[in-house]
Amino acid sequence: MKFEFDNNFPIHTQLVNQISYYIVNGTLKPNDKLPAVRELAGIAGVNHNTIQKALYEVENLGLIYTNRTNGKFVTDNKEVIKSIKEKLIKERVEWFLTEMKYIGVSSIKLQLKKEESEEGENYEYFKDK
Amino acid sequence: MKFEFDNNFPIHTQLVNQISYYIVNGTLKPNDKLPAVRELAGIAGVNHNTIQKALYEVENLGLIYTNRTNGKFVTDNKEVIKSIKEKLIKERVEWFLTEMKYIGVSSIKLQLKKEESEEGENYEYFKDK
Amino acid sequence: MKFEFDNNFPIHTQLVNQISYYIVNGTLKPNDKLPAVRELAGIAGVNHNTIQKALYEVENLGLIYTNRTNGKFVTDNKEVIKSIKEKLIKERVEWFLTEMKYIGVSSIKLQLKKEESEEGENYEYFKDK
Amino acid sequence: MKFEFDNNFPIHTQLVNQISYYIVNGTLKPNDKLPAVRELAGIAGVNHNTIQKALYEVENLGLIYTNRTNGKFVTDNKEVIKSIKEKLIKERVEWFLTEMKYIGVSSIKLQLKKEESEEGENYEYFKDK
DNA sequence: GTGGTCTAGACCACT
DNA sequence: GTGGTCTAGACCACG
Repeated sequence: MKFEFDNNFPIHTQLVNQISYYIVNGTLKPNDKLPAVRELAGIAGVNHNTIQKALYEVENLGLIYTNRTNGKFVTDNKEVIKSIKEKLIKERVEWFLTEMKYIGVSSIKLQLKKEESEEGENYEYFKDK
Repeated sequence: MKFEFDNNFPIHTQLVNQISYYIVNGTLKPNDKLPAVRELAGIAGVNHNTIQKALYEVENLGLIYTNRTNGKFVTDNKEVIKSIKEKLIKERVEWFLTEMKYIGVSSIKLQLKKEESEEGENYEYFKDK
Repeated sequence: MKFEFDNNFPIHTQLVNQISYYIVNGTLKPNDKLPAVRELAGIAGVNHNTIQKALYEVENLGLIYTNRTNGKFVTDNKEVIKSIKEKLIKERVEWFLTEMKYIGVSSIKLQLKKEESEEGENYEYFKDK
Repeated sequence: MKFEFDNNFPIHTQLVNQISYYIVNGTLKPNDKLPAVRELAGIAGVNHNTIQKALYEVENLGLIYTNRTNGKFVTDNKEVIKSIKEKLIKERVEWFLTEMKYIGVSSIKLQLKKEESEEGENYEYFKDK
């Protein structure tokens, strides 16, 4: 588990994304215990309050839950994980297509294929002038 | 000409992008005169200092030049416009592919085709596990 | 006997309340023996220290007493039980009316009627602008 | 505008409630500018970060919005304000009725009447054994 | 002057 | 040792 930051954006936002990625891509599995807040702070090289803020938002998303005094855990609700994964993908795909349209790329073929192990169809986007 | 903002990010950055888009997608053509700073401020509904700052950055990119007494104009250097367009596309494509990888989308086929009217090859990306 | 917790508040406080409720509402009657601490811990799914601490507070309230070798029992002092019940009700009614006032509900009629089996008057609250 | 705190609960939670109350009860009206974060901190006698955290949550509720560098304002969406008001009332009414049930108050008549100036029916609760 | 972010460090509650 | 809260103080971006 490691984190990389781009200094142009708030660190806590990037933490929210990167932690979410670890969950939706399966690196962190349902009911896995997250490292302690202060340990994560050490790993990421940031203050524990910054981690706290990020995890608070991840919890609001529904990806993790807090067990008072025991730690924080990945939700065991796979539906939530799946739907957040779709949401993350959708947001980024739409952002990308919108930017491309603005820049003046008129024809885009985009096909995403999910992990073989997962059920469900592929995403397919085709945009022509 | 109009602008849309996401209140969560610096407005001047969004302005730089959106003005650049108008130039690389051909809405503003080489040697076109840009609206006066205060007019742009009105259109965008922001402080004229913010416009000023954004235009300064766009000028640094090489997309516009200032004619002290007459206003600001789109560069007539088509090579610069083209290379900035490529750069904008490249940045966004790379950002997009990186994010998808993190999220756990293993297979992506992406094909971009430029405006018919332009010379130059198409972009093609293919990433598989 | 069962317990439900809201993970956002101290569990031991919630335990004090819920155990008190079982006594004032008659589920646990005077001189009834409480389940052993470790048994309660099992039922509630919490650490036995947490139960211990909660019972200590309930004992301070006067609702239970400890018979060192035999366990903990509900007090047989019905006056104490009654007065604690009144106190619990009063606190909650006042909290409720205060909140409603802040929210801007100007007129509240509230009438509480005790269990038929109990002696004593009813509570009645009437608050108008 | 003033704030009162009960030391048994997190200050920022109480701030969220009290600020929400000021909005739903009409003390702060749609599009009113809130005092600056650091000014509020002074009024409430707490650190500006604590205010920040509270306002962030109030914003998530939809009651206020942030205008970058200009300040924070009450939403002009009266529907949101109204629905949050209902939500706040509902939560508190339900909490109250639940507590009363646990305590063993079998019969409760509760009637809330909204501000005369507002349209809409009254709330009425009647719970009997 | 406005909000936003981050750090360092402290203290508390709970188990 | 876990998370949660709060303070003090600093620095930044924006307009």
